[in-house]
Amino acid sequence: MARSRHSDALRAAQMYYLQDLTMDAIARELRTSRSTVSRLLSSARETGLVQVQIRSPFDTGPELESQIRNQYGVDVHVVPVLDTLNEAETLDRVAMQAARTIGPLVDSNAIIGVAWGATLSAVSRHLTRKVTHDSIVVQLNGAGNMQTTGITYASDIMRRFGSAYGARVEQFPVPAFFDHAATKTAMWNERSVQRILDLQARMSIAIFGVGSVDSDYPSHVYAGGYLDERDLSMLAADDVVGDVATVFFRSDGSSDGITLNERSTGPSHEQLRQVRRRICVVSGASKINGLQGALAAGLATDLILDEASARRLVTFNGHS
Amino acid sequence: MARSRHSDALRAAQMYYLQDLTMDAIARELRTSRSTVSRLLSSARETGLVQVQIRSPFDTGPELESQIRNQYGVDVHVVPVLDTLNEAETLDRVAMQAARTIGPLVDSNAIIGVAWGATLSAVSRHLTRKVTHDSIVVQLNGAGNMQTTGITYASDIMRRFGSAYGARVEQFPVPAFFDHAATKTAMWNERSVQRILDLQARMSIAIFGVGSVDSDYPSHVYAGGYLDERDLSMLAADDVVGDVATVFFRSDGSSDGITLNERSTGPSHEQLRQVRRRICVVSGASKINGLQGALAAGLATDLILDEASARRLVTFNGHS
DNA sequence: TTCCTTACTGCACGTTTGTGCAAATAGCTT
DNA sequence: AAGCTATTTGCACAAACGTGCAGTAAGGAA
Repeated sequence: MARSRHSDALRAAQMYYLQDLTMDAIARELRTSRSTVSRLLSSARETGLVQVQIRSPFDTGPELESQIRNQYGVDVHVVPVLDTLNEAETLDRVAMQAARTIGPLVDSNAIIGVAWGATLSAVSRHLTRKVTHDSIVVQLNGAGNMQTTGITYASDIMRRFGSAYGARVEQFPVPAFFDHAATKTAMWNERSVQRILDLQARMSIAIFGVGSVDSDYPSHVYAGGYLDERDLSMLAADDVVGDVATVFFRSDGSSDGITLNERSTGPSHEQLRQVRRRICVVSGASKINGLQGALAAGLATDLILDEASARRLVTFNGHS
Repeated sequence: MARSRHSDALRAAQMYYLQDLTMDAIARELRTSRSTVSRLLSSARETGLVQVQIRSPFDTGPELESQIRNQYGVDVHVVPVLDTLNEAETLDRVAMQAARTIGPLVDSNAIIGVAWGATLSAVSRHLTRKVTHDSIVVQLNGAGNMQTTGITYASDIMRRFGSAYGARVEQFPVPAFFDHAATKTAMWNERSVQRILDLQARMSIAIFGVGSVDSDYPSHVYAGGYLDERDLSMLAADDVVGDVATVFFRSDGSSDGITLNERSTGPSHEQLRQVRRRICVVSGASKINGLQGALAAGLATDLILDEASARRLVTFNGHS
C-alpha cells in the first residue's frame, strides 16, 4: 500500500479535473482529509501533472490578435491587463501568462535557448514545472560586463528554467559584448565556446524579450554598464531601434553594417530565424520601437505581449 | 464596446487560469459582477475554450498502467474508481473521464468513427465542446434490429458527438445484422452505402466499446433482439468471446471463419486496424473476456477503463 | 534508546466559488 | 409603443476551497 504521494496526486487530479468530484469526495476515496487533497492538487498543478490550456479559436478570437497575426505573420497571445496598472505589475502578469503559455511547448529532447533581461527574469520566476527528458537549456548570449561577470543575474534565470523542466543548463560564460571583434573571433574558435554555439545551432525553442533604444525604462543592455558613450552614439548613427539577445537591428529589420554586432555574443538573426519556435515576450508600451523592428526582422514565430502594447503596435503600423 | 460574451469569456479565462486572479478581481476589470465571471468561466470550460489535460509521465505512472501498456502495446488510461461503486456509477465516471480524454485528440478535418451501445451512450453524454472545422462523425455500424430501425438510440449518440465538435453527422441506416449475407453484398454496392463506407475507410479516429459474450450485464448486441437463438448458438460454436462494432472475435483475437461476421455491418478488423487512433472504452469487470480478445486482435491504440477491470486484465493475463 | 530535525496531517477559520431566484434587459411580434 | 418571451444580471446564501498552526509520525545522529 505504498501509494506514493505522486501517485495519489495523479489519482486526485483525475478525479477532480476529469470526473468533477469535490475534494471532499476524493478525500473519502483516498482515506485522507480534504485539506490533504487540496494540497495534493496544488502539487499536481505545481509539478505540471495538470496542464490548463486556453485555445483561442483563431477565427473568432479578438480582432486585435488577428490583426497582428496577419500583419506580421506571428502567433500572438495578447495578455489582458488594465491600462492603469504600472509597468511592474503589467510585467508580472505578462510574465505569468507567458510562462504558462510556454509550458505546453516544451517537450522532451528540446534544446531551449534563453536570453536574459528584466522580462526573462520575470518569466523565469513564474514557470510551471514539467517533467521532460534530456532537455537542455542553453544561454543565448553572454552576460558579463565591465563590473561583473554577470554570472549571478543571468544564471539565476537559467537555473530556474532548468529546474522547471528538469533540463541540463548550459551557461555561456562570456561578456555580453567583447571590446574587440578580434577577441570574439578568437574565442569562437575555442572548443568550450564551440560546444555552446553548437547547442545554439540545434535549438528547437528560443525565448527572448526585446531591447528598445528609446525606452523610458531602458533595457539592461543600454543602461547596465554594458556599453559606453561611444558605443551608444554609434548605435544612434546606425539608426538602431533595438536588439534581441544583444544583436541590434533597425526599424525595418535590417542589421547589416551595424558594427557593434561584430562584438556582441548573441546568435545572428540569420541563425535565430532557423529555430523552429521563437518566442518573444514583451511587456510595457515603451518597447514598441524595438518590437516593431524585431517583427520586421522576422525574429519571432510567437509573440506574447500586453494588451496596451498590442494596441499601440497596430496603430503604429496603421500610421506608417 | 460590443465585447461579445465569447471574447469576455476568453479574457476571463486567461486572467483566471493563466494569471491566477480571483473571480472578484476579474469582475472589477471587466466591470461586471463576480457571479457573471463565474458563469463566464463555466461557459469557457463548457465550450472547450479551456482544456485541462493530465499528463501522467509514463515512467513514473502507476505500474498498473505500464503493465498493460507493455503487455498489449496500447496507451492506457486507468480511471480511478472505488471498487464498491455499482456498474452504473462506474460507467458514468469512466465515461466522463473518457470524454475529457478524447477531447484533446479531436482536431479539425477529423473523420471520427463512432460505434453505439451503453458505453458510447454514456460517453456521448459527457463530451465537452470543442470547435473544429470540417470534421465528420460517421456511424461505424448499423443499428436496426427486428423491432426498430434503431434510429433514435444510435442517432442520439451520433448527434451528441456531432454537436460537441461542430461536426457533420453521417448516419448508417442499415440493420446491425442482415438476415442474409447476400443482402449485405447487394447493399454494399449501393452508392448511398458506399459513401458511408468511403468515409469509414478514411477515419482518423474510431471510438468504440466492446461487447462481451458472457457478461452478466449483457451488451446490447446479445440481448437487444439483434440476434436469434440460432445465431447465439453459432457464436458459441465458433468460440466467440466478444465483438467490436458488431464484428466478432475469439479469445486469441482471430475472427476467420466466424460466419456471422459476413452478415454484420461494422468495419472488418483489418480495416479498423488501419485507423490511426482507435479508442476503446471499457467499464465493468464483466467485459474482461471481450476486452482481452479485442486487445489480442490489436483493435485499439488507446484504452480507457476502470481500475477494477485494469487489475483483472493484468491478473487474467498473468495466469494464462 | 533519546533527542533532534523534517515532513506530513487534520483542524479551524476566513476566503472564494457555485447557483436558485427575482429583477432587469434585450429581442421580437403585433 | 405595447406586450410578450427568452436571456442575462446581481444578490444572497450555501457549498467548496486554501492555508496558518499545532500536533504527530518518520527518519537520523549520537
